[in-house]
Amino acid sequence: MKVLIVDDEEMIRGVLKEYVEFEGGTAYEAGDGMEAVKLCRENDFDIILMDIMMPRLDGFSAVKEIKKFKDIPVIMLSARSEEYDKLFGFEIGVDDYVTKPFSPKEVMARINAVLKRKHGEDNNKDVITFEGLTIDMVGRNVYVDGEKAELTPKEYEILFYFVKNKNIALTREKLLMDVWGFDFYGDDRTVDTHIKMLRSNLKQYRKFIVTLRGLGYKFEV
Amino acid sequence: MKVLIVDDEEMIRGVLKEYVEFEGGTAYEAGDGMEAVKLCRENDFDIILMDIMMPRLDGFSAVKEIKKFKDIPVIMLSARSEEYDKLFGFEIGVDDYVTKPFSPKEVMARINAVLKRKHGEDNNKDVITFEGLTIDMVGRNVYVDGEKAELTPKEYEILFYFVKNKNIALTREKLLMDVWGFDFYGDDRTVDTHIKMLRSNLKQYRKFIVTLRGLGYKFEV
DNA sequence: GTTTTTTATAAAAAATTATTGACAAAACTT
DNA sequence: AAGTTTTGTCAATAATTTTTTATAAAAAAC
Repeated sequence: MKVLIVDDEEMIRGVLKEYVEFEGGTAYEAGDGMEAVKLCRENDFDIILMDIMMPRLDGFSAVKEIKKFKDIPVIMLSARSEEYDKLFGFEIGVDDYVTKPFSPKEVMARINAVLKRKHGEDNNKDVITFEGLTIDMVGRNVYVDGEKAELTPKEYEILFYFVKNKNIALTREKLLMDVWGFDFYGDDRTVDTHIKMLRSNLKQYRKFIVTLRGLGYKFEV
Repeated sequence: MKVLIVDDEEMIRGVLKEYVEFEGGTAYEAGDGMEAVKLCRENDFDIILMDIMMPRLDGFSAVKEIKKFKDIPVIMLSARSEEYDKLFGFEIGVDDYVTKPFSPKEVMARINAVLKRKHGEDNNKDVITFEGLTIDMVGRNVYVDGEKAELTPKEYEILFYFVKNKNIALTREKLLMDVWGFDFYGDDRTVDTHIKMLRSNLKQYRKFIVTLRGLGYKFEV
């Protein structure tokens, strides 16, 4: 279990790190949001403990940035206990929230709870539904409002890839690399054409596929 | 297909019931969690549609209680769409989640998707029938509309493997690996040829074997 | 407000994939 | 050992999918 601890107070980082390691995990540290984002680009953490008030880049902004390219569970740490912060935090995809002062034990319990939840979620991922769009990756079926959608192989693969990387910005290059394979030497516009077909097959749920101008696409739910 | 619909609003129960019966199922109703638990003790339902906010006993508590003595697939219906609720729902063994307002068609698609997968679990049966196709895995007999079908050994093996993995997308490689064995170094087209023979022997029930272009085959019922 | 860049769409061309039948090889039967 | 059945290979064909290309539309930049 790799935990990234982001806080500008070294003492707090130290205490949390000690507890994480006591439970058999590995702790990584960042002193501010900027550092946290950088570390997340380079590493795959299982969970992030993120303070809110920090120099250079605050916790909320850092989480927002990280969520653009990776889907990692986040627990916010904060001195402020206002309800407003809490809600705002949940809105950007935060999984839990702890207000300072906290007991390290409490934080550990929450880490375990969040991870367990995420894990259980992954295992149940046979059938996923977003509004009226049902995607069965094992049976290779996609339903649009109960009606079966007939997709071509590439369309299935793109959609499944989108779902597995939902809410993450994907460049055409990344899509080509991961869906087509490293040995594809075709045009970038190929992606566009397949996106067009997929959108038309998803009918009204084409809205989930958003165009990121100058970048690529994102499956946003 | 026996479906238990649990919701305190009679109108919602009515609409869902109508759709379930339209698709050939039987719908049972409960107005709150208490009733639902009671009905589950007395009957064997195939799936439960459970509202969350209800008088007397809420949906989550009801599911928790029911899961203590019976393992039935559950789809939650809820007016609240907060992510937190969703996760909490999955933690107690909920199979899917629909937020109100929903279209009944959408709910039916999810019921079908969940049941197909769950149905695959009662694979320990030795004799199984799909419409007019009866497969006796112990006696090594296959009947097409009562008529005994003479299959070759490989054809039996493929069919049995299909049945044991029904509604699951299977690649040719997986079929070769599991039916032929890891030490088979032949052509991919070999699978196609045997599928051809099996299909022709299954007569009209060849429809159960669907081709997944670019992937392989699936036995879909 | 015009130009440039980027994306969407449609249709044609190219490439891929599944189906099928014919046949050879292997494995049983008698 | 010859005959029979089963299994695996291959290639032609048919069907479908993917990619390219051309053009239109939209967004961003100037």
